[in-house]
Amino acid sequence: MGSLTFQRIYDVVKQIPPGRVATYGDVARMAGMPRRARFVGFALRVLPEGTAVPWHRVVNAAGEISVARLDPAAGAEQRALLEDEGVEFGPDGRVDLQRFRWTPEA
DNA sequence: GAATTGACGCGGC
DNA sequence: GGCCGCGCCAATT
Repeated sequence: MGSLTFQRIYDVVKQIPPGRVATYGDVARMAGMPRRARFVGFALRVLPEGTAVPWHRVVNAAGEISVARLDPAAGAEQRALLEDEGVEFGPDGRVDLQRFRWTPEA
């Protein structure tokens, strides 16, 4: 891992507490890259298995699981993990961001 | 070293 | 709430 860019994103994701979710844009902003929301997804995509990064707590601004588009199986897994932590999903399979969106506590 | 890509965000309609 | 299109920028090829 020579890219500090990815490491910084992983560090932020690790700070997301259980039962809470954050959007790609928020993670990017917390990592110090306001306009690099897409990069957050890129970083998680190359994320090797077995890493201590709670990638499942990262969803898009619509509160939906974006990974399901590339890997439906991973999408189902992500949702299962979140529900296990107490995160509720709407009828459309979207997370209730108004209640579970996590923001850095000043 | 240039072109392409992408787990996104947001303003407009 | 939903669909359309532009913008952003590092990593990959």
